[in-house]
Amino acid sequence: MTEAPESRSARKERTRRAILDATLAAADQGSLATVSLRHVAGAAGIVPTGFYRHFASLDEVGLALVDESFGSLRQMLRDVRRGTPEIGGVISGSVAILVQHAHRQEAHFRFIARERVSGPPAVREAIRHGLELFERELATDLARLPRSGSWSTDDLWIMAHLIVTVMVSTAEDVLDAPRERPEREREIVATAEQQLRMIVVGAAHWESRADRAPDGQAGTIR
Amino acid sequence: MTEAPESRSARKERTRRAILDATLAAADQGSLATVSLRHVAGAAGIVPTGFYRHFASLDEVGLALVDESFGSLRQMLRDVRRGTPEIGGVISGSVAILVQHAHRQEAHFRFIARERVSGPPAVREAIRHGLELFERELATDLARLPRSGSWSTDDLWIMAHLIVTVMVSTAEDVLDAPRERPEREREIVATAEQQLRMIVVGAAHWESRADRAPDGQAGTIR
DNA sequence: TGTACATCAGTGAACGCGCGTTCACTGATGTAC
DNA sequence: TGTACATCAGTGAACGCGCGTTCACTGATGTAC
Repeated sequence: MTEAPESRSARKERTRRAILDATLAAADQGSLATVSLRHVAGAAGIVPTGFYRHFASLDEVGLALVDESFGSLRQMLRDVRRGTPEIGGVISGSVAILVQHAHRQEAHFRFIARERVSGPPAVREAIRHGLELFERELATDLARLPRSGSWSTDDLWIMAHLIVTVMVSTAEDVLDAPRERPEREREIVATAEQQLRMIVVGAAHWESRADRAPDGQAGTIR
Repeated sequence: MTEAPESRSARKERTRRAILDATLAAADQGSLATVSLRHVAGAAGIVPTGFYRHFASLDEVGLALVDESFGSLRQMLRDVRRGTPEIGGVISGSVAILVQHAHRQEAHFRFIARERVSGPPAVREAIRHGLELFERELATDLARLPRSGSWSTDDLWIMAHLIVTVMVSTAEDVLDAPRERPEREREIVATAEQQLRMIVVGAAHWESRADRAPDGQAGTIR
């Protein structure tokens, strides 16, 4: 057996990965703000001072984790796009994909949900920006739906925003559900589907409503 | 001028209040998990060990703050109930009341939004429970609306859940909006109103939809 | 291929600091008689 | 009203601990010739 001689850069990359993984795991007990550099270094198999060869601070690690997490989310959107195109199927299919991704990328989803509201300012801002791009992508996808003709650009934005809000909330609920009660997850999924159906029904009847935007504010939205 | 001699219990209550206020303020830079007992004691004007005369831990202070915060929320619901009863007015009126309360009880709202996802387990659980009671109250109120006849109990629950999700998200957005751009808040308010209108329109056309719950899962929800 | 030098990931000692919690205490307020 | 005692909110010294960051270093890997 010959030991493959690992290059210096490969070894460095491996340590970097270990720091990212250790930070993600440590943040999951508590939050990024309660993670200590010394603990992360220890878990990554280096001495505390070695940390600085890779990142200037834990906030920087947080930003790298945000990038990774949104990679997962974009992959999810691609999976949804490949799903069936009729409305009813789109909803339950999309929720199923969301739940599946939430489980597979559990740590990343938890990280985003948590640090979105409690993270260091730079991390929060990065997540805010990432979700905005995500909403924009979703709005573009909604515009391609068969019934989308009657929706204005503002309506599409507002729908996308509402749908992302429901998605985030659903992912939080799924990951908070006790493992020993799998029927709880089925309830959450059913609730999310019904909520999305309500939204879609509302959007479908949107243009025909007599009392729509009676105050004429529609143009000022977003 | 005669100095009013403050009773021992009154002085104790005053210190307790100072601890609660200091913890709320300190948690707002960061989160409850990053607040230190020594800092809180200092800000409350007592020595660190004095803290233990009032609470066994900062988590206990957190639970007391959750109770206070939900007091604010219930007051808000009462204000909404006193508003005008027609649908269009209910929506913009309710959003206005939400925004007004978010500003007046800014620290409490921020606390709930943040600790809901990142707080210590006991605090998160208390908030989860409080929001559930709040949803129940809201579902009861929805059942009293003029058009509510066509909604099942499950539908009411799901609507209430969706509305609370939108409310929480709107409150977060309002409190995150930069102070120097007041028009941003008007956008958020308009978006929230449109989202609620979409939900209400969806609910109004709910029963008449041909494709409603085609998989027959409605009975298993919640 | 061999040698001399440069690079740089990881080391280890040291620093000053704020942390939560313990303990025995003080002295003003409250109460029983 | 006056006295003797109990209560208890707040004190202050002390503890051991983990923290982030500095600094000069080591020694294996990489590179130039």
